[in-house]
Amino acid sequence: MTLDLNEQQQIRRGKLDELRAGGIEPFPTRSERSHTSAEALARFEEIEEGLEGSHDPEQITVAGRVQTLRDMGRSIFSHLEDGHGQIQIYLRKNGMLEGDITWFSDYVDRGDIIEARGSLFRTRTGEVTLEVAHWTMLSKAVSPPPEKWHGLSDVEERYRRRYVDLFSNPEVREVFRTRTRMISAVRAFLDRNEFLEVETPTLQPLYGGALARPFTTFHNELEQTLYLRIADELYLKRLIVGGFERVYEICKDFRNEGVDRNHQPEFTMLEFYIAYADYETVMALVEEMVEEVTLAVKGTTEIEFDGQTVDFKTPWRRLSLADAIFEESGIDFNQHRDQQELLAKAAEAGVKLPPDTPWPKIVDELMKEFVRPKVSQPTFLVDYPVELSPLAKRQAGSELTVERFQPMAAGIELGNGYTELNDPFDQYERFQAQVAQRDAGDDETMPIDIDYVEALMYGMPPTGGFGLGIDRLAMMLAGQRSIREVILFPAMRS
RNA sequence: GGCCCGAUAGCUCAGUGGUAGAGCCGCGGACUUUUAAUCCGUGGGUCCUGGGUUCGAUCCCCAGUCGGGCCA
Repeated sequence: MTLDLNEQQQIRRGKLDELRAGGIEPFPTRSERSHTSAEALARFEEIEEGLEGSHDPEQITVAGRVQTLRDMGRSIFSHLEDGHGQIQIYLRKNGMLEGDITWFSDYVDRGDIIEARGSLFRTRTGEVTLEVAHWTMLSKAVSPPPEKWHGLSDVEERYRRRYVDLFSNPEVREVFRTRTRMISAVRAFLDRNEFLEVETPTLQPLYGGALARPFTTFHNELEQTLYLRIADELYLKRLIVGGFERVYEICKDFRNEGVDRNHQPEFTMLEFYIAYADYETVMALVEEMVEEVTLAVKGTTEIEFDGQTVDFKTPWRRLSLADAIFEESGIDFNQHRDQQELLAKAAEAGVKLPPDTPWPKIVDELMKEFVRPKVSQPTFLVDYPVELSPLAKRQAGSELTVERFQPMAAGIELGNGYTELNDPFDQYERFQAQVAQRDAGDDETMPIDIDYVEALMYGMPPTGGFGLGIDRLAMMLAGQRSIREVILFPAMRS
């Protein structure tokens, strides 16, 4: 690889070389910054009254990226941007130390990172500004930044050069601040509710806990195939067997599947488990958590997403999957337990599926087709067919339905939770049913995890659990319709 | 996997079967309180890649690459 510089880069490179030739290091080791932009502005607001229109008697040093440059020959205005905001600086030929003004106009470009020492004052137009006595180059930018008012807008370039996207598009920085505040609020909620945050394996000898294709890798010394986790569920429940009553983990999961605006191969999941609890307890906690997190991040429980106003205020609606599908499509899947029969019903309702589509998958498709797009306000869809949920416990007295829920809002699935299956023999049979489904052509099934069944044989208390798509919730709270907009470096073909 | 859309200067975008356009940007100049500073002059291109049609293709056709959207 060679570094080919375009015309503008060559000119900046030339300035860099000239600075060095003049004895000025364009990438010095350290900065002498005394104030962030925000601190400088706050300082001036504080002392302004006593100044009676004159300059701050003390000199301070600010630093940042040159965002604007208004060169008027004997005076120059510029805005420096740091991680806390912006501050305007003002250079006046008479006010400068000897030689500095020449250096500035000749060698400073937009995008350079510089620091400036001087005194604060308020300009005629009312902006708090640093009048510069001396400035220093901190890092010469060889590549010019994007246009100043459109920023970088080409989405491909924005994702591939996220650093440029971030420094030139303030609203993008805000999206990721929102995401981080959201995760902090989730942690605060769980920590306060006495959950133990834990770490379980990313590299797993057997994948499980979800229906998805895994990434496969190989450990040379162990001489064994390992999988990147598609979920951490089975490990967290082993910890419940181990005696922890409330555990959670926020981690990356990996699924070797399609990429679209709701899916990325690498995404962030929250899972938590509560011993001596069932899915009712969990739902109550989930709605409380999301309400609190939204309030913490947005200052209100209402958000705008995809043209809808969604209010996360508790309590959320509960709606059984069977009722929801029946209401929207007229199909009662419990009356059509036969695969071909349900397939025909689906076709009648306008949903064409391959003839070998497994029965549980047809139910899932009916939900996605008829129910999900209609769910605007936060809703728990509850009580799923057992075939869709091999790790969930049956409802008392029911052979067909498990205690499972999915929270949805604005047509998006936010997560998945259930009363955990703790009968080792039932669990073993469910795993076997998965194998049978795989043999029948379903390519999204779980392998048998005997070690997990053995863990259950030591006894797991009644437990409720939940998994939340962190990226999905971040999308909603940041008002972004694509998951790529809430992942700093989304997967891209190279 | 199928269909549709896009790719032109560092950035944001126009445009055309016959020497490639604007604004920002850069460079040179004027300007000592500007806010997308202003004014004068000027520079910058593998028009995504490879084939084809044509006297001539950035443009039309075919294939591909990357990105986006819709569908499965």
